[in-house]
Amino acid sequence: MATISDVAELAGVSKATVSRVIRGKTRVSDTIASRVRKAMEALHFQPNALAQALATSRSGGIGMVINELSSPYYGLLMCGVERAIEPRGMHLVVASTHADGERERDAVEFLGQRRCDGLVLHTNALSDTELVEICAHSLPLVIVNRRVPGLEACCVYSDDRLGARLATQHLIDVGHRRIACITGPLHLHQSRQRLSGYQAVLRRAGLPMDRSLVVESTFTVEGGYASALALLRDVKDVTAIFSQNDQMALGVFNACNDLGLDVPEDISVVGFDDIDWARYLHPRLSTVRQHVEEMGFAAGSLLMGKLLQNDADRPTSKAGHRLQPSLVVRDSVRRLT
Amino acid sequence: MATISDVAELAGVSKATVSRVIRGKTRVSDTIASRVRKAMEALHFQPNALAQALATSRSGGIGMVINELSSPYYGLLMCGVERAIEPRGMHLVVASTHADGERERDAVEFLGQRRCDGLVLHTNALSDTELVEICAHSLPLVIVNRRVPGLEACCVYSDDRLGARLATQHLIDVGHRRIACITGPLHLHQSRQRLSGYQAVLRRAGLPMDRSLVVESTFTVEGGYASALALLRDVKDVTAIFSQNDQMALGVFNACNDLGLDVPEDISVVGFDDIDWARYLHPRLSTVRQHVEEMGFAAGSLLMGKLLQNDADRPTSKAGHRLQPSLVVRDSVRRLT
DNA sequence: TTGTAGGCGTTATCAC
DNA sequence: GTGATAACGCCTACAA
Repeated sequence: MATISDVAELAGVSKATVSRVIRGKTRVSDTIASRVRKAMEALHFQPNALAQALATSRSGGIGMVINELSSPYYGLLMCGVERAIEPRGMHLVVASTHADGERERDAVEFLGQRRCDGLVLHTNALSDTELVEICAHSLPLVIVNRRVPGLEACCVYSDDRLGARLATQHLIDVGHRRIACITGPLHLHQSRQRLSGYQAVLRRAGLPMDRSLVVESTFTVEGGYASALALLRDVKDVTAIFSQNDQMALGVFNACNDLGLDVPEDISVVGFDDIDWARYLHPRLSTVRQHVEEMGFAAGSLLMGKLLQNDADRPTSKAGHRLQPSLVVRDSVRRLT
Repeated sequence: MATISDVAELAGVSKATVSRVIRGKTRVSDTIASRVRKAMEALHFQPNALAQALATSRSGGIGMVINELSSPYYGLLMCGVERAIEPRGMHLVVASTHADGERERDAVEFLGQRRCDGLVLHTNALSDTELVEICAHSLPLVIVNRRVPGLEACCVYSDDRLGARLATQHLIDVGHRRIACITGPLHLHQSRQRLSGYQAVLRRAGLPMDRSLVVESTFTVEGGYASALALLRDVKDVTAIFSQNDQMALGVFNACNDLGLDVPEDISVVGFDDIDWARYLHPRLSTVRQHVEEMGFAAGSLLMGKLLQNDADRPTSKAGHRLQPSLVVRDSVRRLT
C-alpha cells in the first residue's frame, strides 16, 4: 500500500508538501498541488489514519460500550450517538459486553488503548466507585442511562422514576386500584427506579402496598409471560399490570390470551420503552416512551462539548442531562367505571 | 499518558524489554518482568494500540459496513460477525451508510484508511463492478447477503429464491391458488430474487401469472399496510399473501384487521425473515427464517480464514457460502378444502 | 536474556 | 510556498 513517501517521490516534492495537500489547511501552489493529487491517484494512495492519529494524538474515534449489538435499544442508542458525532468527523468504535462486569472493564481498557478521543459508556455491572475511578484515569467520557453520584456532569439518563409514575398514575386516573407491577431484575438500577416510582404513586394515592402485587422478572417476553401467569393465578382482583418493559408486556398479552382473559377488557396493561413494534400489537400497547435515540444524541453532544473544551478551553455547557420519558396512551388500558 | 519509555525508565530497563513483557511472546527473566509490571501499574500504563498497529501493520480491527445501526437485522449480523472474530482477538469497527451509495463508498475508504485487517461489506447501492474493483484495490473482504459474479469466493449470502419458493410452495400445498406477493423495492437484489422464487413456484404449479397479484412496497410496516389495503380492494379472490418481509406482513395483518378480514380465516399470510417478534404476533406469523446471525458468523469466519491464509499461506477453505433459509410454520396460514 | 538502533507513516517546527 | 528533520509510541532484527 502506497505511503506518503511514494507519493512525494513520484510527484517530485517533499513528504511535507504531500502532507499539506492531504490536510488542505495550509496553502500549496496550484501546480504542485495538482501534481501531488495526480500522484496520489496513480498510486491509489490512502492516508494511513493510524499514523495520522499517532502523530496528532487524535484518532477521531469515539468508543462506545454497550451490552448487546443485537438489541433495538442499543441500536437506537448507537444511532443517536452517531448522529451527534458524525458531523464533527468522528466515528464510532463499539464494544459489546453482554452485561458482563469483566467484559465491561475490558471494553473500557480496550477502547482506551485504541486511543479513542472519548467514551460513551453504558454499563450495568460496574459499580459507581469503579466508574469514578475510570473517569479519573481514563479518557473524557459520558455515562449513559445512569446517574452516578459525583459524576453528574458526565451522565445522561432517563428519569425512570418519572416514567413509572406516569404509567402508574395513568392507571389510577382511569380507575384502577389493584395494580400489579412486573419488574426487571432488581439488581439493575433501572428496575429499582421504576419500582420506586410505581410505589410512590400508590402511596400517594393511599393505596395499600401489597407485596404480592410486585413480581420480579427478566425483561424478556418469556419472563413477562411466566410472571403474568403466576400473578394472575395467585393474586386476586388484579385489574391492571404495569410491566417494566414492553417485551414483558407482550408476554403479559400472551399470558392473558392463554388464560382466556381479554386485554384491555379484563386486564389493562402498560409497558415501558415504546419499542418499535409496541404500536403494532393487538391491542396497541399503551406505554412509556423512553427517548433512547435522543439520549444517545445528548450523550454524543455532551461528549463533543467536553472534547472541544479540552482542546480550546472554550467555555462549554458541560452539564449532564436528564431526559423526561412520556406517556403514550394507546388501547391496552380500559377505563373503569 | 505514560509511554513505554516511561515504564522502561522507571523499571531501569530498555524499551525493548518492556515491549517484550507487553507482548509476552519472548521470554523475559522473572525478576525483570515483575519489575516492569510493577512500573506499568504505577504509571497506569496502557499500550498505545495505534502505535502497535503502525509498527506491526495489523490493527486487530475488522471493518463492517451496514445500512443501519438500529435495525434488528444488522444487529444480528454484527453479533454473528463479532462472535466469529472475537475469539481471534479482533474487534469490530462499524460504519453505517443508510443505504446511500456515496456513503457506502466513503465507508469502505474510511475503514481502509483506518487500516482494518479486513472488511465485511453489506452494501445495496454499490454495483457489482464497483465491488470487484474495491475487492482488487482494497483489504481482504467478505461480501454479505449478496452474490457478486466473479467474487463468489468472497460472498456469504442467503438463498432468497429458495426462501421464496418455500413460502409459496407452502401456500400451494395447503390449497391456495390466488396467492399475492408484496415485494420490497425491486431495485434491491433481494426483492428480485424473492419475486423470482415466488414466480417459479407458481409457474411450476401451472398457476396463471397474474401481474396484478404482485405489488411493490417498501419493507416497512406502513408499506405492507398500504399495499395490502390496495391489493385486497382491487384484486379479487386473493386467499393468501406472501409478504417479502415480516414487517410488511405485520402491515398486512393490520390492513386485514381494518378491513374486517380475519387472518388466517379469510386471508393467509407468510412473511420472510423471522424477526424476533414474528412468533409473538396474533396469529403467530408463519414465515421463512433467514439465519442472519449465522450469516454474520459465516462471513466473519470466512474472513478470518482469508487473513490466516494471507499470513501463513496456510491452505484454508476459502469458499463462499450460501445459507439455506427454512420455513417456519405457525398459525397465519389456513388449510383450504 | 537484554540492549541498540532503525523503521512503521504521518504531522509539525523550523529554517530557507 | 517548500523542504529537512525531529517527534509520535511501539516493534523487531541484530548484536552483545
